[in-house]
Amino acid sequence: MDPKNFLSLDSLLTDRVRLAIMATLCAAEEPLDFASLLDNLELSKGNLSSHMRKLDDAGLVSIKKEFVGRKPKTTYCATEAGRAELKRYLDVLSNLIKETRQ
Amino acid sequence: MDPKNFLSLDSLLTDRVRLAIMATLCAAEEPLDFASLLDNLELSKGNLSSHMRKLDDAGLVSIKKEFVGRKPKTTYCATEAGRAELKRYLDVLSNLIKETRQ
DNA sequence: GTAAACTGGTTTGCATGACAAACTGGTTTG
DNA sequence: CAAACCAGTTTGTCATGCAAACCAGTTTAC
Repeated sequence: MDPKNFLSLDSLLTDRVRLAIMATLCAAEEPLDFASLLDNLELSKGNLSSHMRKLDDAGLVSIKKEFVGRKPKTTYCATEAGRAELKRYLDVLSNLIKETRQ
Repeated sequence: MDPKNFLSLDSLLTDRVRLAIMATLCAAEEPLDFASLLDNLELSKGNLSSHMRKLDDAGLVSIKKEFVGRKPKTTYCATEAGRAELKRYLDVLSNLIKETRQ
């Protein structure tokens, strides 16, 4: 693969924070809540919140909001589209790495 | 590797354009001039120019300026530090991919 | 010989986006 | 009931990517 093809790749996952979030969510196999993501990844709350919003808008994650006891709780889960997009992105990266390394 | 470690990675190469530039330069094994990079990667001149400046400031590429005939010519070459940085970056990515895929 | 188009870039200004600080809305603790 | 805390969201700021405009010169056309 030519680096040019890599450049033409348009994905939300080109941001490293979002890539890490999706990697974490997909690896987990179970939904993760805000607090878990927060301390797995050590982000600020605002930062995490806005990335999750973008991933949600793009359909890469689903968000469930509920109350546990009296407290609000938000849980995130990678959608099928999200898993597919992560795979696609990692495939492209793998190719770039392979070609670059030869 | 934990995605958190990936997040802590601080590199100029987290930008995909610069990653493509370094991949191209390192793959080439010979210095490339501005025009070559320009049409290998299909960037605008301004965009390429500013990325090259950053890579130069960081010591990842060296820049040679000369006149060929009557025309100015700028040639770029990956430095040892640049090659090392590309390797480091790709290693980290490989790890992330491996762990994420298992 | 001079105007127009091209080469080889650099500088600029703008728009997007990441990020943390500040805020909201509610709950638990003292 | 006030202070501290929890779970996020909204906001403002700052950085960065990017292309348009520019600069300095060269070649081509008339």
